[in-house]
Amino acid sequence: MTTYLQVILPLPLEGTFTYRLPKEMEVRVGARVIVSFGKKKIYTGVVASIDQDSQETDYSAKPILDVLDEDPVVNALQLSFFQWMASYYMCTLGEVLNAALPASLKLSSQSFVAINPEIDVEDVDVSDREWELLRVLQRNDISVKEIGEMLQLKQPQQLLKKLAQKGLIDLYEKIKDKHTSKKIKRVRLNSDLLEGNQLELLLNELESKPKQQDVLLTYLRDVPILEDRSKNVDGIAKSSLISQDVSASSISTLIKRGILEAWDAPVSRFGAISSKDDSVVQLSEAQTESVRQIRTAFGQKSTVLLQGVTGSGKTEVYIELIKSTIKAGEQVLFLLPEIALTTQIVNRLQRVFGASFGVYHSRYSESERTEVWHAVHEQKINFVVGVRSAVFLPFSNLGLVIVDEEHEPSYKQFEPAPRYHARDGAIYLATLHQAKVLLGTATPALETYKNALDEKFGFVELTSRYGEAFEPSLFFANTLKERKQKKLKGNFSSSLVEALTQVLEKKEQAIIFQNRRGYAAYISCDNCATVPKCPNCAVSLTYHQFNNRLVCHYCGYNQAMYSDCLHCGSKELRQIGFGTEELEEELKLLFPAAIIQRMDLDTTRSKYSYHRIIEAFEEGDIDILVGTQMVSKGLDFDRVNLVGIFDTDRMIHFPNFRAQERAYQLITQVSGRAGRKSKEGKVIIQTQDPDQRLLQKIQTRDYRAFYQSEVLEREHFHYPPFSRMINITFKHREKQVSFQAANYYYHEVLKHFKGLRVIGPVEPMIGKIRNLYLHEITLKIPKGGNLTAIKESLKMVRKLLDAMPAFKSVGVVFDVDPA
DNA sequence: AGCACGCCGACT
DNA sequence: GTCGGCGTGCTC
Repeated sequence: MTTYLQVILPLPLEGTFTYRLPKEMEVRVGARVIVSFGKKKIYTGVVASIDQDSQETDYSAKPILDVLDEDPVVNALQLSFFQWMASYYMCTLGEVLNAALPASLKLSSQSFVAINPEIDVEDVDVSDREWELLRVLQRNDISVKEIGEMLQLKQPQQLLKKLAQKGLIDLYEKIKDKHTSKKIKRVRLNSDLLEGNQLELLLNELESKPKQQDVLLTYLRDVPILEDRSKNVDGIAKSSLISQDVSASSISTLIKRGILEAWDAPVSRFGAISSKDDSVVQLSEAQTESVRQIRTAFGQKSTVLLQGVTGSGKTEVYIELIKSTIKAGEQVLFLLPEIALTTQIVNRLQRVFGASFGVYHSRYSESERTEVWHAVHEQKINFVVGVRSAVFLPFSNLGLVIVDEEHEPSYKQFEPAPRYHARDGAIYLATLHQAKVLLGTATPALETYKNALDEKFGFVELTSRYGEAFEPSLFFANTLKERKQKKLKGNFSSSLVEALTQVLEKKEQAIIFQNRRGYAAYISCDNCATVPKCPNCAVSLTYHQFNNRLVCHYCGYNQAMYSDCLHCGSKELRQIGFGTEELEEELKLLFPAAIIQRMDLDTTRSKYSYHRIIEAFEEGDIDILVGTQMVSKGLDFDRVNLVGIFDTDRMIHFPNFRAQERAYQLITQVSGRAGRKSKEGKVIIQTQDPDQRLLQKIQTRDYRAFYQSEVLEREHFHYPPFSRMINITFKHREKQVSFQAANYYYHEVLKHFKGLRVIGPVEPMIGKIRNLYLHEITLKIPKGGNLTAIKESLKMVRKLLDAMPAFKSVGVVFDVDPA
């Protein structure tokens, strides 16, 4: 009688792996186990199922090495969720697991090298390089990976193997260290002093040492051990003992003398579950009505769309629903897009919910994420605010999921697999929990809006702006005309310059928006037109002024900027296209007295830089904020009365079927930053063609009109929401092979599904990334088509491809519901 | 993914 | 010859 476990490993491998449970061990489904995999590697896996005496197999199951959790970290609902995601998004369970678990929960081994201490380095017969390596190893052990980098070797394995055979070094596997919880120094009275009249004697003795006496008296005041001796056990945080009268050094003296004891106590970052002040939120009539309508809609529909114009106060509506869900004893997940806008909303929620909720965000450290995971698992917190990966948290009793800014493209993960959409994932997750989903946005995704109109989702509108908020007026600046009339100042239209001047005079603030997507500044030689390209990818290099380097945005390759053209030696190098950096420069020239700050990926790399910029802007220390998408949402600033929008046409004509939708959403969102507290709010949209239909609809804020025309296009061209799309990308070192593989696949798919719309193979806009040539085909699957069957066949065809000698090494990537 | 094996060109 | 690169197959 043997017990076998099906174990999911966090690797891009199909299926689960069977291990044997040693007699002396016990394990439950969902617990993590440590297993050996392959020749040497050690991984953390999660038990997917347990069966007694499984069938004979052609391999012998290895025993698991250890059980990490008595209490499973992954619950049954999560396992179903993972399964669903793997099958829906056509990836492996392992890839889902890998995305789901915070790094600290999936310890894996790293190969390390140690020197044999017995040998004399001076006295061995090895090559110079090996000798070098041994010298370094004398100091400390190094990981195999580091050795590869150090020696500039792509695979250091052989070299190391040889050295190991000679007995000079030892190879071993080391498990990366685990999560450490945040520690805090606490102090307490040495318990001996609690006996008899010791304390009295001590106080007398300290009469002559007032500083030390102060420490003790403060301690006795803050920790009333005289009334309750047991209070001494927990002591007090050292930091809260320090005050005007008590210095850190006098505390240290008492510690040295053995009067106080110090120790490191783990702290939880979460406070007690409590609603701080229920009275704070005063809902407007419209908001109260929305809450009522949402609750009614939840009676019939599990998903409800809340369309509220920017500034209508959706957050208050959310808060009301969160409160009642928590009160009912259920958990709440509040999803936000990946952008850093979290700060303002988190602050807002903190004012209402105190520290009783968790924040799950990529900017938070690994240990913070792990703590949220554990806290949710132990039900210490029942409310989490997080980005897309928060859908993986171990909820057991979800009552409500809120997806704020539901239309945001950053909810879709692109690299690596699983290429999932958090909104859609959340909707599935909610059905597992029989929970409700509220999708909130001013500009719904077309799919969502259609679902609402088709009554698959409930639909609630919140039309009036909240409180004293106003809507800004939108104006267009015709850059084509101005360019001809030579009225453009750099990239700025005269009306925008004028409006900026006025804003600065009135000591108000402005936001300049430049969507850099797909349009990065590059360098071109004025003499020979040479443009520096990435050696690995089919893209031009982008110039970054702050470090004076040319950077590839696809693979990270970078090189120093040069002053003479590499081709002809000319010094006439020109920057083509403009990003935020260039706009910032131009603004500085146009308005030398103004304080201008840029906010984009480059200026918000570090953890708090985003926060600092926002704070400075809030305080009025910045006059003009220039930024990318980052400035487009969630920021509520009272004194912003002008928003300038660049690159409008590029957004609209971007070659993607969602370009119009994105442009509508983005321009509307950015516009919403202007004039929240005054009638004067103004938005200036720079465009070459102010008469475009889309712009007219944006100007009149007629989402429905936009929807109605857009939806016709989508239907006509068989795009979502009228069909499901699956994108398949083929990668190979050789362009021909990549193309032929795509072509073969294309024909195979057509054989299986006659009449299915398959487009391709086409070379994507960026045809080469990291030295791999790309080709893609796109499937359009009509509504009602058997998705599961099609996906199965697609995987089958992939196996066919893999079996062809010519296409063995072609990479295949599936992207379901591509953005 | 990470590793071992086996094959190949290009160097002391 | 052998070092180091790369393709291929395998991992319970």
